[in-house]
Amino acid sequence: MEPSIDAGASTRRAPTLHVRFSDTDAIPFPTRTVERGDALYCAGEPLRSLYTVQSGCFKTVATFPSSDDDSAPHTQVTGFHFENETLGLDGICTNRHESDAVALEASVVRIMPVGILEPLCREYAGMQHELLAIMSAEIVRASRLALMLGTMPARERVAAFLLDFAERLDAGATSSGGHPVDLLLPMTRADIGSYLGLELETVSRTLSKLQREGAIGLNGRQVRIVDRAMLEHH
Amino acid sequence: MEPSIDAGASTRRAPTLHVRFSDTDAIPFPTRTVERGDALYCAGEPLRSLYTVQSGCFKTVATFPSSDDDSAPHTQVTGFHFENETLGLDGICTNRHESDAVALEASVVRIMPVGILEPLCREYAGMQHELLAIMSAEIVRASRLALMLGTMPARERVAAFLLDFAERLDAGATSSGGHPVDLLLPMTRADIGSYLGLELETVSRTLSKLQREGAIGLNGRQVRIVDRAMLEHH
DNA sequence: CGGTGGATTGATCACTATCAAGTAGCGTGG
DNA sequence: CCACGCTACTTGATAGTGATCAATCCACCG
Repeated sequence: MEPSIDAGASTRRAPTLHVRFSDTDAIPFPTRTVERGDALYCAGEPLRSLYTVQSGCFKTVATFPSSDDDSAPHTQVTGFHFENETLGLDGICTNRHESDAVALEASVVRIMPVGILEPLCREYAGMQHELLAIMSAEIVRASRLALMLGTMPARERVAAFLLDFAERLDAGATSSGGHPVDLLLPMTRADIGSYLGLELETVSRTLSKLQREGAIGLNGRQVRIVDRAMLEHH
Repeated sequence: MEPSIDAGASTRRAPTLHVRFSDTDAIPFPTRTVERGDALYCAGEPLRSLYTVQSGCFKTVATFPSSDDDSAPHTQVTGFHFENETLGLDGICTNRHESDAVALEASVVRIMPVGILEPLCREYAGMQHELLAIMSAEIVRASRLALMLGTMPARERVAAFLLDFAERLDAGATSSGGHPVDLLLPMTRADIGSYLGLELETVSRTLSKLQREGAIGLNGRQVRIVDRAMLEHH
């Protein structure tokens, strides 16, 4: 009954947490393909299902009506979601999606209808606990994003973003030892900036500076992490 | 089985959502009193229970190790929690509390051990759904905080904070019509600033400016919302 | 009655937004 | 095949917002 005590040891290090859902692997949920740039769902739509990314990558975009009615509403990328991460959790409270989910590349998701998921969780304690844990991790992830936006300067935000990204893709490979890690960012500078609360020019400038200092290699969306310590400290 | 469709209509307006848990009212969970300034729990402690505020007010404080080892770690108030709101949800994923919860005034909480709560939710569909909804609302709340920190200037952040605060206390009274609303802020300017990603001087300056413009009345921690429209727009 | 923590206000500075220009990659269509 | 237009990215110059440093005031309390 008691969940394993050390469950958090490996997940607490990252600036943002993964959100995974392994127990449902055995269940033959249907899948859906989403083309690059298309929305998996949009804010305001009734919540029918949760989705787990099987392949590809999504961004979730939150919109908030501007205090000034006539001007553009506030909008921000609130997360990037890769393989095995679960989407749609923010919609359970209102029974409607609270954000848009847009594919950054051609992607496939597993569809888990909420009407099926909840009874399943009532039957299987492990699955219930895992769903709760996933939602809790999403709370922590969002809180850490807020912390980042509230306390860190641009350079640290970009560095943290790169490290988090590397760590999430790394999951399984050499997590820390191997020095050079190559990333291929699926999102634009504007997406990164929106996520980090920065303008795209600031993101670009900061990346260039990190390159000049030798912390990373940079070629458009290809990023090589050369000196991890340089990103972590200083 | 299907939760009510319009559940979100009334909760989607606010910059931050309440987190309540009504189904457990009937169950005689024990309570605990926490003095002003004392911690209900601290980050890293094993998660034993969730807590619902019965009276009083808490702040939750998240800490993140600074990228620079020798300098102070990043720390931020990630939420304020009033009556009927639930604390500790961020700890489920790691089985340890991810933040500190500190009482802003003498407070009483209801203690709900997780080892009891999860089986209960497996038995009662309504309770399970409500727990999921509460956690989902917390995700939305944290995401909106991130959105606020990422996109809004100081003035809007402070205005949104005041409006949210008023709305949460108002719950039940005249929600929108009544013009003058009096608030007594339980937290310091530093707390507000930490929550909003601003320095305490900026919070103070912004409040003073809102007073000069006639949007609010101000006397230390007493705030009177004079012109709600002025806070909402412009 | 001094002391302490909280709040206000002022002066200055740094960081990042903004505006602007120019480059590079890429798919489309002449 | 190349010209075109589009989007993404980079880099520079300038301005603005909020941080920082500092002084003062105030209320509460031992």
